[in-house]
Amino acid sequence: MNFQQLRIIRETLRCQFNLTEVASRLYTSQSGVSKHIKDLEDELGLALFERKGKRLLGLTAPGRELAKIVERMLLDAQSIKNLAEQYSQQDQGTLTVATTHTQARYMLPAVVAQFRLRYPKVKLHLHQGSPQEIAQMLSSGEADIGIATEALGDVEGLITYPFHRWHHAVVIPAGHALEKQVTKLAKAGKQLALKDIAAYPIITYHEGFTGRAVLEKTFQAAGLTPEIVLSALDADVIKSYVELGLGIGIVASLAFNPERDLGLRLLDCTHLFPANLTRIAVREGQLQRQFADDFIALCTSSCKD
Amino acid sequence: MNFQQLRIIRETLRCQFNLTEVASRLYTSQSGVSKHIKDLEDELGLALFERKGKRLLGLTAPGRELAKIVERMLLDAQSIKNLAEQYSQQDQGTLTVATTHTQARYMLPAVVAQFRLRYPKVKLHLHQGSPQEIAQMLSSGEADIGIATEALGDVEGLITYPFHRWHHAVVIPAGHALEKQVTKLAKAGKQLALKDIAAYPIITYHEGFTGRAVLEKTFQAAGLTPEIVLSALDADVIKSYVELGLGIGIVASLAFNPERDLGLRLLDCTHLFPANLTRIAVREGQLQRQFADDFIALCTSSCKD
DNA sequence: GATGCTTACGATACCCGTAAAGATA
DNA sequence: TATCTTTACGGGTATCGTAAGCATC
Repeated sequence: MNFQQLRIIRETLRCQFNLTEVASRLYTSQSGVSKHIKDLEDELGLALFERKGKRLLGLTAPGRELAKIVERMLLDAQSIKNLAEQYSQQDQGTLTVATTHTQARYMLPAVVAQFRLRYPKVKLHLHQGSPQEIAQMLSSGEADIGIATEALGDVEGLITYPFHRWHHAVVIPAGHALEKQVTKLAKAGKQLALKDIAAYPIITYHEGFTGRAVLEKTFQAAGLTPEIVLSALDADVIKSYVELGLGIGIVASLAFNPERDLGLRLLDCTHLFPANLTRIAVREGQLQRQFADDFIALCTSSCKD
Repeated sequence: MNFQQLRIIRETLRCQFNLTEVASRLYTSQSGVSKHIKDLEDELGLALFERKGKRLLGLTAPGRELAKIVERMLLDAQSIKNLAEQYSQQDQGTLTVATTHTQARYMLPAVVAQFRLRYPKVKLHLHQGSPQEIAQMLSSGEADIGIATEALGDVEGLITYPFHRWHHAVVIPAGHALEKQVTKLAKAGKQLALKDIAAYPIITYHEGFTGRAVLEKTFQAAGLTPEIVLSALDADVIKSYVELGLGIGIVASLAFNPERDLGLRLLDCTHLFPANLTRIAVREGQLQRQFADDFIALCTSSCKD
């Protein structure tokens, strides 16, 4: 048994049992991959993969057991490498951050700028995905750090830290009826109500993204069922359709930039929607490299929670 | 990084940094051991061991971190091997059971007899030690199964099952004053009291062994401080000194055999001392071979708890 | 001087990649 | 037929053990 065999086992699962792809991903030959699998099976004296003729179709029962252990061992192996970099004060390497569009676009630039000053040689991989994908990438060790507002909190095997709090806000085209309504309410010392918003067709984030769950709950608690005419992955798309007049948008307030979004107006809604807490997550028990720890510190230092 | 290197790291700690001994224990050459350590340090780019000239003295800070991970990985590697034996239905191998004298001598013979019938080819290693040593052997993977009455319950990383309940009893030489006293009490419908026992010099188990803690607590709760004139590891030694008239013995009642211990008498004390629960333990998360699971099943099946 | 670690070096075994053959869709 | 896996084979590399050199106690 050696590490190359274990890597091949793991990669075989990730590649849905296509050994040719495994070989290319591990920068080696198919024949070697095939032989390694055979050798390991021979050594253990049992079949790890279900086969139909020569094709691999899936794992056998013992193969599934083995896969779990292999994943753990390879993560430990990664920890050892991280350990080495940690102590040898290496200021270079690659840091893979899995996050959502919202964070990547509006929150991380400030952090990344600071990070680059401190670690100019570290390559940053920003990987965008859904919160579920982010959690998955963390668990499998493909990403070092995950950042998202949803889904990370309850995942087994991850530990999270608060990153920042933010609120949803309403975005409307300049001159929209709601704009005048808000001005009128303000003169009377009043604020916008949920039902005022729910009266218009709404454009907001996809389900599972960027605090969408919080929106659902808020409207539901108020007995309202807003018409969501369009949902998108990111605020830029949402704002585009708001500009086209398809409806009013609900986005993270930090996604609005008055200097750029000239044709749009932002209506504050801190009194309507509860705060969202974006969290930063890493794998539990995984030793992080110095610069990864520092990246997290840069994120959390700005959060008061 | 390869497994041989990891094994060498682990063994180096176990051998207190004597590489010659490491080599002999791993059936390889000193030179190879030495080179492996050097190679690993070069690969990681840091020193794992404190050195004074050529002698290894201890671990560096990163070395300690690494050692923890290495232990985990090698236990996982063992799990993989166990997995193979589990599924290939192998009825041979070696099962190392770490236990105390009391269990080995009085409780395990019945279990072992059954086990031998089922797995005649399995070599059984019975390793005697203190409960602390047993826990240590389990944690490090040197033993597969541990059995003891003390100490196992609260150890991190172990899971335990109840094995059997038993009581302490008093052993006295035939014709001892307590024998007549018990007969007299019985006629009056009464039973022996704690203070009756505490009146005599006592011979019992060492601290930390075979329910000794329970004895201490019982006497203390009754405000008694018995004079323990001698403590021993096992009931056989205790009984020997009781026969010599040094005092009365307190042993596990199951250690008394009326057919063999002719010059001795056993006084029942179930009303005086609380029951002791002997537990059987294995490492948490470690996959056990079929026959190890069956050994545990044989033990626990007789326990009603 | 005895024990213990490192370096040098030759033999061996292992791992890898190319190429050809066989199997599957 | 195109894709994929296995087997065969040769070159390279890593590992291992012996032996010699050197440091530590």
